[in-house]
Amino acid sequence: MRTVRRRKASVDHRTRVGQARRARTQARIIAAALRVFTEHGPQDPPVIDDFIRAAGVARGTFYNYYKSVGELLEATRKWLEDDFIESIEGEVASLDDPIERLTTGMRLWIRKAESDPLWCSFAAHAGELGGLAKERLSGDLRNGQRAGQLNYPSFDAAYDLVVGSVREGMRRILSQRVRRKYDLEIVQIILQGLGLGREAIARALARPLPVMRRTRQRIS
Amino acid sequence: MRTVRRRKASVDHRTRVGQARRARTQARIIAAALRVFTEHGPQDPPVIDDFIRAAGVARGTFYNYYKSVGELLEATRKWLEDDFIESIEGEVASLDDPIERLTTGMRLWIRKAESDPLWCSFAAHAGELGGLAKERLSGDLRNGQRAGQLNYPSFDAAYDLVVGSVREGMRRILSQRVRRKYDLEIVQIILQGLGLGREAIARALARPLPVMRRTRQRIS
Amino acid sequence: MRTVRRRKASVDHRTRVGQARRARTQARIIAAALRVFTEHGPQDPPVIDDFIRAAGVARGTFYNYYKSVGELLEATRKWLEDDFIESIEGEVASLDDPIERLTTGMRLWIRKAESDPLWCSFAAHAGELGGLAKERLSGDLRNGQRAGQLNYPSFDAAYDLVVGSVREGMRRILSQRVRRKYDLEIVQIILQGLGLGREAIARALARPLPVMRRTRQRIS
Amino acid sequence: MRTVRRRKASVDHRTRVGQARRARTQARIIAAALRVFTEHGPQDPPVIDDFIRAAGVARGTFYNYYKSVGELLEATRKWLEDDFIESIEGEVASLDDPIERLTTGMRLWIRKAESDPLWCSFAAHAGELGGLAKERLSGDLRNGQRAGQLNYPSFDAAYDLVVGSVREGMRRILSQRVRRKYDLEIVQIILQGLGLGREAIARALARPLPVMRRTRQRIS
DNA sequence: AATGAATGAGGGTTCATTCAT
DNA sequence: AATGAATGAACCCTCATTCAT
Repeated sequence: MRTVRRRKASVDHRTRVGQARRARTQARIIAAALRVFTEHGPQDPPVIDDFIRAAGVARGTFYNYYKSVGELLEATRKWLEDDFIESIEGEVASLDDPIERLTTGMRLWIRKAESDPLWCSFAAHAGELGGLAKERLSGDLRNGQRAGQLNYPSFDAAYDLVVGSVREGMRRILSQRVRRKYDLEIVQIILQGLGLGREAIARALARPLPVMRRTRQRIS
Repeated sequence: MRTVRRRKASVDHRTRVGQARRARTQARIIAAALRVFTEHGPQDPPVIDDFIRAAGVARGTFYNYYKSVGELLEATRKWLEDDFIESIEGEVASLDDPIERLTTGMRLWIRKAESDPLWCSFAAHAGELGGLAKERLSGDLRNGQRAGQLNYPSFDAAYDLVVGSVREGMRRILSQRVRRKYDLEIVQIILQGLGLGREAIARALARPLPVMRRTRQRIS
Repeated sequence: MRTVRRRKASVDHRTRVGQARRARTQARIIAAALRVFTEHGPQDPPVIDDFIRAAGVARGTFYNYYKSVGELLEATRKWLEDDFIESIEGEVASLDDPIERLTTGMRLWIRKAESDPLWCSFAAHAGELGGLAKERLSGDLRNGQRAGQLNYPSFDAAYDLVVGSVREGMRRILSQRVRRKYDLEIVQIILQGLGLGREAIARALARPLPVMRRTRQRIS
Repeated sequence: MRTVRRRKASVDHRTRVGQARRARTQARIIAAALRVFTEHGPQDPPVIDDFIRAAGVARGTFYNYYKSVGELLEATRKWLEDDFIESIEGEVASLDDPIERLTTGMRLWIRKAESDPLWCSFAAHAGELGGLAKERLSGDLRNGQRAGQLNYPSFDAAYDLVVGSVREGMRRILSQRVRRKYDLEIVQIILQGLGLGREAIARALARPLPVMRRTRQRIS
């Protein structure tokens, strides 16, 4: 009886230790990947060797976690997105007015891009908007239209205007320093495009922006 | 004397024949490159072998013209851009009013993207707007503002709104069929964003679009 | 505690096994390189493919050890030189008289060239004399002159006479069988050139040559 | 009759013109080859493209004259050797005494090497001594021995001593500037090696060296 | 779970050679 | 005889992937 119990405990312990180790190794790889991806332009894509050297693990270890660079890229992207969404959720969730939500969301997004070049580079090159963000943006656009605040010719055009302008803004941020009020300017022009009235725009932009807590402390 | 003359003539002839052959080969390579680039996504970049097989030339011949895939890509892009600019120049050059110029240019651009997926794919993935297009767009934006027709918070924001929205439109076109009036919608929302008055927008969009002559017959 | 100890032991074991394997592979490559270099004249230089086929390793494996044929050549040369120097060291180190040292060294060198064509081919084509050999030769020449035994117009001329004549001797050995006493003849004429007296030459040549133990058993 | 004669004359004329042209083209290629070979180390061997660019002829033209770089190298070597031999022939041919001939020949050779680095580089890397030079050297060595002036243990050893020491001297000249009297020193030590008496050596070295006329004007 | 030596397919590049004009 | 575009064999090198320990 005692033997069994001991063995069981020891198995549990081994399992727990193994899982912890696994998590730690994975975190090291992702953290290294963040650095590596930053240091490589699109014309000079990183190779697996770069990751294992940066993470200090063996070749084989890499394959225990990811099958390819693409998979690691995806994991890294997801990690970054989750990280950001998590941190913005709290601020926006409490707001009801779609205009307020839109304004706050876009400004935080641009600010994030300005303050975190690595994040910006990832987000700017993503193929499509992540699921959650797309959902929220769509909802806000439709609600704004329904409430008579917004006025645009078609949903697709409105969506493309918002996503395209913000993405172009991120490209600009990647290639040059932008002036301090750039976030306000780009948001203002987008709101104009969406057909929001002049005074409503002024009111929306006058609202102070909540400060975001710092993120990405877990792994660096 | 006759000998000399004959020799000279023969040399000229050789030169002319050689140049013609050279031009033909280059055209074949570019034409093949257009096809090859279309058939490859960004995750599956074409290799030199693809081009020489498509063009039906030898490995070494490729290197007689281009040093790398990148160089060929650049040449192809330039060829396409030149081709389009050439064909649109005539229509837009005759217009004075910046609003008219903007509207016509953007609609032709979107239409081109709709009718020529290959062209769209190239233009959508280009790093930056080509020199000529950038110049014209900037001029029109500034003139429109100066004439009191447009009203935007900053030049950069306006530029990003136009380029970003159109680019996003091209992405959409690449991934799905768009409804017939999409060009009007996206242009309308952009004009709203630039602060053009409601009636001026209506007038601009009512103007009929000049038909463009077909292009790219030289090499395909 | 036991787990830790076991893991550590296993890590050590892995390391040891890996290093042993590495050493073995490297030895195989060098051994193969010796054969390959012999079979190729300077007009028909070997390519990497020759080495990997001879060594029975994969293309990539070669690059894990050497970046180019030149690097491998250097490594092979060094290996051979070290091997020879090691084996001759014992015999010459015990001698004090510079004339004896010179005579013994040169005769052993020529004998080695006669008995080991591969070695001869490497040594004959080396750009310059290896560091150690150069050092010893220079010392002996200067000491002989200082002691009044040798008499030559300049150190450079003496050095060139020795190195040049021996090298030419190696070329001859490579291209034809030489008669048995060739080592004595070439050494005699060199000593004459260095200005050593007739009787001293006779005495030096009369001394029996120590037998050298066989070498290069490690890798072939 | 007249017609025939005229035609014949014209054929002759064409033939003559053709031959002259051929000779001119060949001279251009060799002249260019000299330059090209100089500019390339042994680790970076020249390719046919280098020659045709330097000579300003077409690819095909090269093949009308030489089948490979090796053949061109041989032709160039021969041209240089002929050039030198031609220029030294006059001086040495008039001498009867083998010691004088040897001394003069070797000194002129070393001087040539010092004053013409390109020539030196070719001669130093030649596989074997050219036919004519070998013949003369052999004759002089044998005659000197027969006349009781020289005293060496074997012909082969003597030959190797001379050729090897001079070759080593050329290597030294290629890699560093040598002092002014180097030609005298190397010749002195060689004569010592060949067993020539002290005073005879002094006499031989005291003789003034004939000045050589400049060469290689035809093609550069 | 971690290691890292070995692998070899896959792609890049050069350059001697041919041949129609 | 001269031209030079086209050719493709022969090399070079990288790097994702496997696997015994």
